[in-house]
Amino acid sequence: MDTQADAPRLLYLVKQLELAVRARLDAVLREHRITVPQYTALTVLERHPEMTSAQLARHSFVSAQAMDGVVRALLDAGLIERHADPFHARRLVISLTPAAHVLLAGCAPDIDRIEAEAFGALTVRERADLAGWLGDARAVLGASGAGPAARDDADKP
Amino acid sequence: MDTQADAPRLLYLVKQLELAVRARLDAVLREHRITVPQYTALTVLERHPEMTSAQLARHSFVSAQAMDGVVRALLDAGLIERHADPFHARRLVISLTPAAHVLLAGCAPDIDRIEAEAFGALTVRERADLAGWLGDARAVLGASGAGPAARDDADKP
DNA sequence: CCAATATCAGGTAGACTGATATGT
DNA sequence: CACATATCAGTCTACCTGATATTG
Repeated sequence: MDTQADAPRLLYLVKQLELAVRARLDAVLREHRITVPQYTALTVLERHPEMTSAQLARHSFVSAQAMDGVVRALLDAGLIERHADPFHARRLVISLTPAAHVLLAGCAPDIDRIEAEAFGALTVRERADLAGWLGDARAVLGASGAGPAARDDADKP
Repeated sequence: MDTQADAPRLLYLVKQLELAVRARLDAVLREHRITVPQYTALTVLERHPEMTSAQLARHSFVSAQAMDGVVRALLDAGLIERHADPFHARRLVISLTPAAHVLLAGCAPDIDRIEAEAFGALTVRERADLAGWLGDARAVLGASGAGPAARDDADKP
């Protein structure tokens, strides 16, 4: 009797899906000795090579210090390497190591299985629509939105 | 030149959107003196009243201990109350306080603004499709999937 | 005795602000 | 000197596992 009574917000649904995805990802990635934020950083670097830690931080909307912790863990695990930008000594450009590519390839089947489970009922067209909407939403929120350091400090004179 | 070269996984897009949403939510909710997990728990309780902490934990795919921390914070903040289930003394049923309803109402405009920004370009029909797919994905992952305690302990005899 | 609930204790990861050093 | 980058330090929240009491 309460069908379509009041629809939940889309943001609520996004959050709820993320909770489920995170739990699944967490369980799978634990076997590969890596955390979700660490894996996420690797996938970003895979799609956007040659980023610095600061760029990675902005891309993920977290502080430079927060990303530094993730980067350090990946460095210690031998999954990334850094080399100074010859044109800008202060920049330490990150690249994935062969071990990271091996790990990503090893995770792929597990990730694909979760994705198939989550969106297997959708048609190719529907998946394309979904991908477009999700990508657009992330782009618009990232464009006008702000990270943690974007405080206009209107309360601290 | 790289248009549609290789499409990112849907799970990647979900994660990326969540990063952006979390940053926005975090900024907004900080002004209301509440964290994202705490707010999420309140919205779940708003839609599903009379839950216990353990039920809330399963609903969010986290351990009972993790949810206990969130519940305790909400209790200390006076946003929830607990009373023993008369039929089951061990169960402490949670209910939102008037303060919580005030807070949720106060947050609503900010949340709506973020949602409008993220999905404002979509038609009513598209939003309904999106909501359906997100909800279905969360349902299927939650059904067969498992929380943190669902380890078949095949490695610890 | 077993299952579920609530909680205590300890540990780790990731996030924040603040402060610093360095290089453009 | 302003600005971006990297990083040190401290703190907080949110997770986890393990261990306990209590109740059905």
